[in-house]
Amino acid sequence: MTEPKTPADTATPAYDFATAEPLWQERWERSGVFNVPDVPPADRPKYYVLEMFPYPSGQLHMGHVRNYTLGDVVARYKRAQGFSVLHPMGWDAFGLPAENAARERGVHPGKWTMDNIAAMRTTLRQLGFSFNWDREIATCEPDYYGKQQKLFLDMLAAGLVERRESWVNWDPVDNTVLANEQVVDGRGWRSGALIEQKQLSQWFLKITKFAPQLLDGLSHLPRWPERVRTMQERWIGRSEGARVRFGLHEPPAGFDVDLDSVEVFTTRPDTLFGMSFLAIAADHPLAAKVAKKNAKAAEFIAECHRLGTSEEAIETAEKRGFDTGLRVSHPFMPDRSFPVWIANFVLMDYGTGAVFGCPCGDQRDLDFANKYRLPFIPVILPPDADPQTFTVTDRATDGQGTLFNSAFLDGLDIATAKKEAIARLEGLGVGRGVVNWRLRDWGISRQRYWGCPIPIIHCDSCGAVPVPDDQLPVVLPEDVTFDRPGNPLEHHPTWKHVACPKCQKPATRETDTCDTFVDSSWYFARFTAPHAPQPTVVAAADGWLPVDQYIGGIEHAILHLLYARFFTRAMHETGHLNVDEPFAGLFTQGMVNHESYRDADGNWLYPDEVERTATGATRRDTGAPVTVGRVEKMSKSKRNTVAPVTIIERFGADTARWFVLSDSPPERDMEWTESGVAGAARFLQRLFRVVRTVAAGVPADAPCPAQVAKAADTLRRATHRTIAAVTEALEGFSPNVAVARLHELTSALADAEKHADEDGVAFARREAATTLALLCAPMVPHQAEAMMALLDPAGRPVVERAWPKAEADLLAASEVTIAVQIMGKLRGTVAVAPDMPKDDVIARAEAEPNVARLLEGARIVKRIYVPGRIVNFVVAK
RNA sequence: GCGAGCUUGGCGGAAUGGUAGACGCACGAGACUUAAAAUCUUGCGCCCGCAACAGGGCGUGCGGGUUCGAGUCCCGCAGCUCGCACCA
Repeated sequence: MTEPKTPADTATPAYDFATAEPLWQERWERSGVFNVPDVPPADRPKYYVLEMFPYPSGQLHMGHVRNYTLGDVVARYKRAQGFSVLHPMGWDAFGLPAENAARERGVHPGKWTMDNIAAMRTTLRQLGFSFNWDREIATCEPDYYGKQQKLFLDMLAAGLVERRESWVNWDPVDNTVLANEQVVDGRGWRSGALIEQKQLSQWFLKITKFAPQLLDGLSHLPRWPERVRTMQERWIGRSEGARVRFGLHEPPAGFDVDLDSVEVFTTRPDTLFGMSFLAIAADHPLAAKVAKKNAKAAEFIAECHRLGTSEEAIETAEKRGFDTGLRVSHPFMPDRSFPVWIANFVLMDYGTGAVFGCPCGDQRDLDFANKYRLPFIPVILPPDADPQTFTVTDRATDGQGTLFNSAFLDGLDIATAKKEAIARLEGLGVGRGVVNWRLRDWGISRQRYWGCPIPIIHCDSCGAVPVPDDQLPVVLPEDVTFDRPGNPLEHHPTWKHVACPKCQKPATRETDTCDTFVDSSWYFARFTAPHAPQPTVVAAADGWLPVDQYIGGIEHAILHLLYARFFTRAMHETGHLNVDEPFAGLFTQGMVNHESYRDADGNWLYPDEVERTATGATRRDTGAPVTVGRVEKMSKSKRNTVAPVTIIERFGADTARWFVLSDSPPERDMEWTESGVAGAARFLQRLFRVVRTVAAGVPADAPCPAQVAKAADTLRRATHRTIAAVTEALEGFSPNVAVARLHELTSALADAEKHADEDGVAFARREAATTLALLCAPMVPHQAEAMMALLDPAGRPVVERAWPKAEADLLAASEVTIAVQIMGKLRGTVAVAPDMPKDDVIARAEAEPNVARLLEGARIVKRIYVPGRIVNFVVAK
């Protein structure tokens, strides 16, 4: 077997990470230095750092390493700054993969999950993260999900939960409900069966009740990325318009329609006079009534349903419709009537599920009208268009214009016409101005075993009865089987059969469990008092929340973050805490990418199997050529993954941490490269050697004389400028810049060795070495401790030391280089003392040989001096 | 279609309107070594120029503008990436 040659195993390393890392991890753990009380201490400011907790898939991946390293840098830095830091970790432990494992391999979801957690916890501990491990929670534990059941019941009592019928994707082979992403091209991802839309009774959390607050709250989250706020804003989707009722004419013979009107939502009530038709969704109640008597309508609706689930179909589907034969009258023109169509482009989920078609102002309506040859007239006249000749053929009018062909709206601009139309509608009692929201209530019912049971008992006499508090938690049964399709809870012989809490008659438990997004909607609050008998302890939750810095992937920009924001408000309303926004600061980190490799037969190869050469790559075992593919997200299918455990074994945790922080800014994607890791390991060894040289060769009590040699002064200034620069970089979430500055100070310290015997250099070297240990500690905490232990064997560990402070009078360089420009072009530089008066600097600049040469014979009309930076001469020709 | 972001050497990237390319990777040269690894020194945007030392021109996707001075600010364009998308 050919092991790759690495610096760590081919040379005797100065620093033995394999021994040092476990040692320091154990010391930190034993001293409990990262533990904080449930209620934050009053003597220090609090800081809550949280990284999105992982799904326990079994193996920690590099994305996790990057995420948790970033969080750990913040946590350790803030601790050193004197904050009381809450930095917990847990497991998002419910979910489908565990059930899939059960079906495929016969292992119980609980055992599979707990084994995975154990494996991943080991890796997390090896990485040396400063977690308060006493607070670890797993959402699949009854202690957690039981509290979640309590929250559910409190929300039910507060009117924030509702049970109602809803459409779901139904897999008729697996007998189960599928999430949208499990439906591929209209078929179940597992069974391949054609998916049906089916109505089921489902539990809903009424997130729409908070739609205005969830929208307004976004403007008070300045420390969130702009794009996440924008995405949420659009998801919530506030729009102003009107609801308009269209009276339904007497249906032709044979119809069974007991409705007298159809309500429509529109943002363009101003264009009512341009109406051409009325269109309803395939799921609209009126459509169902029509279908009862009309087989062709029923066929059309069924077709719409089949297309409904495939995204591709939606994208490419042309506008299609079915004329019901019904007609409605126009609110402003009672003598005119318009046809009612069922149209595939009208969504039941949005507005009222019905629209009025105005072809001149809406492209979809225009396409539809043209296809079915429905007549219409234009009502919006673009600026500069002639009302006599203006027509709309295949391009709808968007943007500005004035109303025409519109009776009392003629001549008005669009905004005024909207107001006027709404006023008239309200006057006639056939419509009103409304605010419509895109946001839908959150259906949380899942027909699954491995989730939090919804704590409800269904009784024939009493209906849906909440499980009483003293019977919580409703615990999942252990003895379940996955040998047939459907929900194991449903099949369990005894679990669901209970007495009704109200009337004691035989009743059945709700067998649906919660969407796993519920579990992650409040874990940040549970972390503040993870062992409390209630879901939260208000003093703890209020004391620690909001999370000061939340860190995770952009993929959760909408759902998770919106649900958590909703849950926080709902918990506020039910008395579990007193804050509204869970996350004051949000940081979304980029992905970890890697080159991908394929052999001649097109098989993907792991990076370990590949040897990079100057020209390309070859197989490590056979030497056969390898095609180097794109740099893309690490994924098992492309085999372009690097396992954190392997890196920890070969290079140590600190090298892995250092590398994911170097080079790329954290919000961007980074490329994992073998040479980059080696470079990181190389630097850390060098850093250690440089510091060790100081620890071994420079007396610890070296004095700082009043007069020091230039080398000492230079090094001291470098040290203090580095303190300022690293502090600024970490405050600004730029660990890559902090890394660069630490490289520089390390080089400066190594250079100073040449001047070891000069006045004050010993002191300056000690100071620089100690500072390096402190500044690198958030990034490479183990090595920082090891270096500090050499420098100050009797002193306290780094985790108990404060962040260094830069001395103001050492921040400026002792000598500054001034760029000298003529007309903005660089022509030379001069070195001056930073406090040299302006006129002297300019005189020096003018005397610089090359500058003087070029200024000869020219008339200087202006001399600009930016202190410490540049001199610029403006000359006349 | 709508929205957001990005575009700087061979590569990742740095840069309060003030010396563009810090720092790293890769690569080249040298020292040490029997040799290699490791380590150390050193070079490295492109072009012209010079024996050498100097110098000079062009350069941050493209085109304009503001300014003594623009990677940075403004206007327009292109390309790439991501998100949303029949939302009435």
